[in-house]
Amino acid sequence: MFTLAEENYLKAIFHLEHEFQGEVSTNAIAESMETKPSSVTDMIQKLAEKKLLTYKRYKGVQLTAEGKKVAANVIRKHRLWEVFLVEKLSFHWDQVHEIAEQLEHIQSEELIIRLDKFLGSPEFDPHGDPIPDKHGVLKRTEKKLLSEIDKNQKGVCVGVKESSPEFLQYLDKKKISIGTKIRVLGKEFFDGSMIIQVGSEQFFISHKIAENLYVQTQE
Amino acid sequence: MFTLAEENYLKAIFHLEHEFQGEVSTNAIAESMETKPSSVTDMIQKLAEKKLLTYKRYKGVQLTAEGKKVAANVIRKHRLWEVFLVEKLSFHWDQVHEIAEQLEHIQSEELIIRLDKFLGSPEFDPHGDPIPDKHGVLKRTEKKLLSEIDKNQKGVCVGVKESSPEFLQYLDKKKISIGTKIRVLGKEFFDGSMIIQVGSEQFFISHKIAENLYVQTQE
DNA sequence: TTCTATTTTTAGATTAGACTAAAAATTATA
DNA sequence: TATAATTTTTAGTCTAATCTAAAAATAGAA
Ligand SMILES: [Mn+2]
Ligand SMILES: [Mn+2]
Ligand SMILES: [Mn+2]
Ligand SMILES: [Mn+2]
Repeated sequence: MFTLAEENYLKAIFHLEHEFQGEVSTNAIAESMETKPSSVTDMIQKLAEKKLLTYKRYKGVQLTAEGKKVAANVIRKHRLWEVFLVEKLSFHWDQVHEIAEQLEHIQSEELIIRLDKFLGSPEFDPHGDPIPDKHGVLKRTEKKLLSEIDKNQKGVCVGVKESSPEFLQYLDKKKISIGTKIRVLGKEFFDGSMIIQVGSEQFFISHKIAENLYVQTQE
Repeated sequence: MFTLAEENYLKAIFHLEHEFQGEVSTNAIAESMETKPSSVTDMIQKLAEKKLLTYKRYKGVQLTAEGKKVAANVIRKHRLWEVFLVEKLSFHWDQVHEIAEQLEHIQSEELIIRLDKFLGSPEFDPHGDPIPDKHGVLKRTEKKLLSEIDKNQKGVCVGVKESSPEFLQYLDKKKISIGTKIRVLGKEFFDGSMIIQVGSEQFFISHKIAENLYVQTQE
């Protein structure tokens, strides 16, 4: 139906629309896809012709309902495959993203219906990200960045914002994974760094770590 | 490592080398890939430069050891994925080829190691075709086409030569699958048609059917 | 062996997707 | 508001993979 490149653009724009609200700029797309702005202009003009997004020169783009549906479906496939890789093939959560980047483009409705059933219709992927349903609807959950919660509050880790191998391996070393309880013992206003408690351990984390961990506070 | 097109050419040539012995002609490749001879010439010149096959103008091609290894690995992936689709996702054997055509190009050594283990290191795919091992070695089994065996002989169905949905659905209708015992009750020399016994049923099959069914005769 | 039919290759064009360099539009600053 | 900086688009080039049409080589028949 759509080419690999088209699917990747739609997916990137979908993520950017959620990250910032409203229109997405050419440069933002180029940066997130590690490509040149001129290449982006080319592609968004093509996607606009196919009515997958709306585009006015110099004004950025916005996905149409159809564009959102296609993007959400690619993301659904990506995350279901990540669950498969971790749950069935025993991959570690830091190893699955690259492979899912390829698997998300396999074209077969029936395959995804069956894969979803085989996995027990999971709602979240191994990084805590919600899996869109077959209509492309993303369940929004209540979650905050660890960096947003205050001293003496606690939360349960429910996801990661960044999911690079480097970051995930850091979390492993610190024994933090989805479901881990975290208490903020101290917070430095100057640089946003924190002292946190994880299990019986207490240690320092930088702002960069805290702003990439999602937690749910239970109050 | 290699592009999708390169992998498909290598796979097609590998199959053709087994079907006919020796060099493979440009036209044979073009026909099997449903493309034009001029496109084939282009690609085989590229593959020759990469030392995946040897090529002399007008003389056809032959895979190098490296070319064979790459091709066998693609076939290994194709067949392992077919086993996955049938054994784990309950697809029917006539539905898996198209999807495996896509999955065979996913690049990840580790994925195939784990998939193989997950499936219990199967030796044959759902159509009875042998799965090359990790070094690209294809186990050759003793098998004949049903059309080659004589009246009153019997055999066990161990594979299909053609695996189009149409043919596989025909076999289903006749209750023939891998492992089914077949006895040849009569054979017409004029057109190669046969009367065969399958279970308690006796029926007529054309030569076209008989020359696409592999059997093992146990004597 | 000479001519003809077939096979294969070359030449040139096309499309998708990327790039660089330069032009145009927008935004920020003085 | 005029000028400078930044963002975005256009113009033109490149590569992979395909095609058509025509030329060249080989194989088959007379
Ligand atoms: Mn991922
Ligand atoms: Mn994920
Ligand atoms: Mn197949
Ligand atoms: Mn098969």
